Amino acid sequence: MKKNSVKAVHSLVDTYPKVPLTVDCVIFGFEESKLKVLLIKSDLSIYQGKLSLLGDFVKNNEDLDDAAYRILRERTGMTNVFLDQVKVFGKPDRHPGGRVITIAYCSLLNIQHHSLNIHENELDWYDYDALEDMAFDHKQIVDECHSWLQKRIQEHPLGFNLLPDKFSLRELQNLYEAILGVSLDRRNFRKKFASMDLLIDTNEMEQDVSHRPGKLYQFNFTKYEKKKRKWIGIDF
Amino acid sequence: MKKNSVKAVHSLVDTYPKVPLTVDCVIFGFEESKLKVLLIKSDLSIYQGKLSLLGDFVKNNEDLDDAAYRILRERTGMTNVFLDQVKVFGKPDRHPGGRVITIAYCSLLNIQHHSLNIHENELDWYDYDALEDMAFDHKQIVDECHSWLQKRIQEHPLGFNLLPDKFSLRELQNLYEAILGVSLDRRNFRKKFASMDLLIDTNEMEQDVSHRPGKLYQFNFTKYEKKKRKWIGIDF
DNA sequence: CTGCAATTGCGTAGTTAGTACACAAAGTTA
DNA sequence: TAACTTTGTGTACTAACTACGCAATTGCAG
Repeated sequence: MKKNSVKAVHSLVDTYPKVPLTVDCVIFGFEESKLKVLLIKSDLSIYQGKLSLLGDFVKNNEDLDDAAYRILRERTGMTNVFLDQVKVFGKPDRHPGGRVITIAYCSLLNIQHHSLNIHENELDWYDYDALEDMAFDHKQIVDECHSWLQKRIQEHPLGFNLLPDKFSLRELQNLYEAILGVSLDRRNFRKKFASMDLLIDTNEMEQDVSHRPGKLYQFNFTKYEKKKRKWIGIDF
Repeated sequence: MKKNSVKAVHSLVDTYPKVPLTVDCVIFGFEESKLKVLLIKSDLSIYQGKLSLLGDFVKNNEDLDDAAYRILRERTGMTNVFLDQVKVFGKPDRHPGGRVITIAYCSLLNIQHHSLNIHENELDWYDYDALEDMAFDHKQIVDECHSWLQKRIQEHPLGFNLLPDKFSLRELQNLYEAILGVSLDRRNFRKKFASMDLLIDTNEMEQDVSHRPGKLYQFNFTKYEKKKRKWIGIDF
């Protein structure tokens, strides 16, 4: 096979099929003990009334991660957020307008930190458990991101990104139960987090609860970052 | 925002930037106690002498997974193989011929089962540990797939796909040590696999070794599939 | 055919992580 | 002040992982 010059490579690349590329963001939040996803109503008439992920085309010279952060920023104003590439979806018929490849990114954010511009296509938080029949293959994408999240949250204490700054152990447990879809033993759950040693006792108590109030904690992000480096060293 | 008809969606999609899309296959093998990767010499003169992954453009109406299997089949003849999507790489300047997005797929295969057509661009197995300075961003892709493999092999006993049908526990341990880059306690390693109960004792012994020969085992694939279903139930 | 080198095969004790489970104290509400 | 809800805590059992040493088998060199 002959070697190709840069110019020849350019023209070679030009002859290959090209496809439009999008990024879709699956943004999980947590409120009222329920796992939520940030969605809009679809633009497309054939998907009238159906829910759709926040997505957009990737620009010509835009890095993929940058595109995901841009979309998140444009829609929510949020900038300091984890955002992870989860999977590519590329079935030839997944988009009614022709072939479009999409890259799913997943993110967790604290609902309290963000006020949404609700007027844009009914952008809002929707219960994950109640989702059905979304536009495109978006239900499948959300489900794959949910599985990814279930796995992820057992390896890293990512849940804190979904909670308010100060939270009770009850809220933390509710979050884990909502994401994992199981119920957990309260004493063992508390013991486990106590042994991780990543919570700071604020010496404050819950307010406005109609029962014995619990202590409020904060997540020790700096300690977590240190531990994470160790874990990665041991190939986590 | 107005709703769009299907026709309007088509023309909308048509206005968005398009990019060529490739699949690159990172195919790991194992031989002589070393982890190997299947690579070719790059076609491109600017990458003269450098190693490159097996890759190709995705066809117009080809599913992404199908493209990966096609490439693997075309290059190695192999069909019954695990093949997993690992990650998308899309930096705007990663390809000298212009923007090209690539999807990395990872696969493990048994070197003994395949004879290679060595003449095509020096297609061959190369030591993973000795790799450096590959074409494009392929070194980064291989490294990400290697991390993926390290993680994966601790969750599922995938290693068997890299070994001959019959293997000694020593070979199995060498494989794990090569992939994980650590040394393991021989007794604990054996105990662990014994407790998994996935090995079949063939009652044969190693031949041609210059020391006490070990027993040869086979992997119990059907039992593994059953177990896997259970694990998945418990959300593994 | 003997001794050396390499490697197999095996078991126990200690530690750590996870699970199951019950009761008293704090606050709210009627 | 009684009933209700929820917090906060400890122990015993089990499962998984770690560290570690010795006798037996084979090939090979002298």
